[in-house]
Amino acid sequence: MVESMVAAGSKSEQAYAAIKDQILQGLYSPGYRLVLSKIADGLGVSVVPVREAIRRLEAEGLVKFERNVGATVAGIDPVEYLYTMQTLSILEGAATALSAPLIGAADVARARAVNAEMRACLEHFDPIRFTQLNKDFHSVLFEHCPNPHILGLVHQGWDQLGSLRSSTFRFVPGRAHESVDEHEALLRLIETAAGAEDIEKAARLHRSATLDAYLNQAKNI
Amino acid sequence: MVESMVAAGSKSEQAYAAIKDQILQGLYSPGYRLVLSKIADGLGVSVVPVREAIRRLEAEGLVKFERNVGATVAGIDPVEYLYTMQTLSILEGAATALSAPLIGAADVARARAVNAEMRACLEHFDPIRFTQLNKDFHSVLFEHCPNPHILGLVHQGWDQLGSLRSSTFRFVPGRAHESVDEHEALLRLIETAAGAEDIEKAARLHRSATLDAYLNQAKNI
DNA sequence: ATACATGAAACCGTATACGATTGTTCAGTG
DNA sequence: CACTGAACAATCGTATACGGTTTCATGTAT
Repeated sequence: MVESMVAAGSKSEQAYAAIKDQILQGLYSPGYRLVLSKIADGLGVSVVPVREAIRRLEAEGLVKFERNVGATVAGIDPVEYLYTMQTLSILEGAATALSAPLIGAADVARARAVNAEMRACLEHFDPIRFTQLNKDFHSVLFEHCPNPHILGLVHQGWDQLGSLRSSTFRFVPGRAHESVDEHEALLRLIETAAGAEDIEKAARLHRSATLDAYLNQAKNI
Repeated sequence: MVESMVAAGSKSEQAYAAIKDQILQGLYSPGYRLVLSKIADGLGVSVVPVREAIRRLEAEGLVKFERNVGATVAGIDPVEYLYTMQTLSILEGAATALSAPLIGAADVARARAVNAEMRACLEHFDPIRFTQLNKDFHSVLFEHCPNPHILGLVHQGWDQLGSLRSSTFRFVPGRAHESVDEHEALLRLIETAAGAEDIEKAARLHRSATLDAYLNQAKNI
């Protein structure tokens, strides 16, 4: 029982957790230069564990690393956005379908409450808050996925998208309305224990539609 | 133009490539203890870059790492096998469907040739060779996938499965026959430019069927 | 004979140090 | 004034060194 009880195991894990946390919180914005020695000083460790942490974050796609140059917080250009959203549509669709049989009435109620907040949010539209709620909503749906590989990949995808503090909805506010409606439809499917195939398709299309909305918007500029 | 022209950039990358290669070739079998200092000596570098390489391989699921104990080549227990196969069924199905429109007649011919070899292989059944051909066949189908994220995940999945030098077919030889037939059906779908949905479903089911065959086999023991 | 304590050996984790690479600034020249 | 090139600063990459943890073997007590 050490007084401070850092609890985190190795220093590289501490560093990993600390940096990841700061990136996900948006304290470092995309493109921010992650200088190893600075981070090491900030955490009170040497650079070696920091390097390991950075490489792990790189593998997760949260950090971009360039040899002999350094690490930067991974932004997300339109092309990457497309790839990530498409991948996520597939994985999250599957995760939601696999998760569906394990979603209880309480979960559905919770999701519905979140969706109600989202609907309320539509009036004085706040893209950041809406995006956060959107994530909360979907988390309820896929979090019970019994396959940890798939679940992990879904989390990874969301984290990568997280660098956009406010998602597509900022650029395509109209999509927000549809999204809320589709959420309710998705909940109905789950409540009525619809077939896995239907749920998967609905969940996937829900996300693809957001992507398409973005692409159309981008095209018209 | 250095005489040796190692070509590989940093030593950690060299180490990464070397270790990965040896694992995929099966020189290290699952459970093999990867001692950092030994590997470092073997490659003529220090342990620091080797650590980085190992951590990268860990992130890819090829190596299991235990704190203060060390790294071992990741085996694959039945549960992991299930997870990996399920994930791969989803991702490879999608990759194949996305790839389909880009698959030319030459590719189809190549795939068909491989499948012919597989069929020939059925007589004097050699599970290892059959498994290798199976990978070759599917590679042709998904390699054109335009989404690098999905493609990367598919590769990763195959690599993880690679520790089983011979796959399910060893345990369920009957599955090999069906598999070859399904391959031909898949090629027909691609040739006739069937809908993406149909191709995806066929590719996914093809893999799920292999998994199911394995599960039934395991149950009956 | 079994269980437990003790010690040593193997190995991992991290700090420090130094060489290597990159990007930048500033003087010199056309 | 624009451009080239060389010195400089910042930062990365890796080797080495040492302290800490785990594991295993040995010996002792019950």
